[in-house]
Amino acid sequence: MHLDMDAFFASVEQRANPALRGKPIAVIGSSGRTVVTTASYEARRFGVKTGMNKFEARRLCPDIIFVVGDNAKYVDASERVLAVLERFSPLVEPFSIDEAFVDLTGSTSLFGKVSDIAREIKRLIRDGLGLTCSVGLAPNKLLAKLASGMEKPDGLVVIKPVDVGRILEGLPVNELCGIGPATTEALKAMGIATCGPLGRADGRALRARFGVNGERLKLMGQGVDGSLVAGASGEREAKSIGHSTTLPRDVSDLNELRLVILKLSDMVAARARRYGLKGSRVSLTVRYSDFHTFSRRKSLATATFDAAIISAAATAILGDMKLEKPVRLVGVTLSELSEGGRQLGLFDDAGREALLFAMDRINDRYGDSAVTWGSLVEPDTDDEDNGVISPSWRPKGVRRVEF
DNA sequence: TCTGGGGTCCTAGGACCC
DNA sequence: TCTGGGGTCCTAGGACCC
Repeated sequence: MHLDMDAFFASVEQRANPALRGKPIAVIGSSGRTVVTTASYEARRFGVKTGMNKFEARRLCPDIIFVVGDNAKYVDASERVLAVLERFSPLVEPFSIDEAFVDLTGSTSLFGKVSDIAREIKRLIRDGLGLTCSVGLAPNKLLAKLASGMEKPDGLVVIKPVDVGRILEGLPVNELCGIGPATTEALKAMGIATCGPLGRADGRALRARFGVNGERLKLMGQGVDGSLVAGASGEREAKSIGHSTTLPRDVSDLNELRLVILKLSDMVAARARRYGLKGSRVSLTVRYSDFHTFSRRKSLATATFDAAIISAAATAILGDMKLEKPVRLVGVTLSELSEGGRQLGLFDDAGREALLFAMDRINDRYGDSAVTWGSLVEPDTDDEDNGVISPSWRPKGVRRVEF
């Protein structure tokens, strides 16, 4: 089963505030250059879509109501949804904050037919949370994901093995999860636009063009997918921790960029400590005013969760770059993660780490910037950091993040 | 007042080692 | 008398997902 919440953030806001119900609304971030994170179905009717900027959304739908997103509300709702799913199977794999796969293979002896289970889950979510969702049931994840999107909102679609061929034959390839714009174009150049022909395509030709992925593409065209629902036993470790921000205005001044990098590094480091992880690779991402985006990475001799070290590495990368245009976005990512915990390695500085954890405790208790780095305490850099969480953020599955 | 933010996975090429 | 063949590690960048 694949379950996908309907217009999740927007629906949560409409549930929380009756004045928004039945109205075209869009959940956005707080910064000036924000975009629509989720539009309610009322707004979608006007053509408002995720990723659109406010002006475009307003142009399409003059009566649209913008709501600045509230992460805590979505995290709470997401955890409640997952709790419902976990009543029916131990194998629940969060795919994003508003989607999950559930393996119901072993659930039928306890709970009956899968379609009945799906209906019960939808009922529990509706009654318990006041939210609707769309559910797909199928022999594998690829098809379940496809099915959940076929009758949105409030849908329940079953794809039986016998129907797979008929459903896929004329289906555009980009409807499958995993085939995006670039692959769609490349397939089109080979004369393949729909799944039927993809499933019958020459395996060698696909392999020549797409490498090992070519084999998978052919199988996808046939509706074959052997991947398993990860579930609790296969809980995945986080691979990277990153933050990025689009600046309120484009910036060329290096000192200004260094401050932003320190702030981002601080957020990254704090999160790493909370997860009990250290990372030994630092990446800096830069987006120019013309949207050209690139990144540079640097490996560290030892893994760290210290904002000062992460920031120093990212700043060194910045120093090596020859910036050609004003900068629109900067991002800092920590990867090559390993268990860091509070156990000290041979070369770790115990005093320093105690200080960092003490800062965390103070900030946990008194608010996020109760103690911070001196260079960040300037009148023009204390802006709130309350951008809307990404729908891809995982409440579980990777590791828990508290807000 | 055009175009967010957080991720994963894969590939390709160069450095380096034996 | 042109210049092997493995392997690993590292970096850059792209495709894709929500």
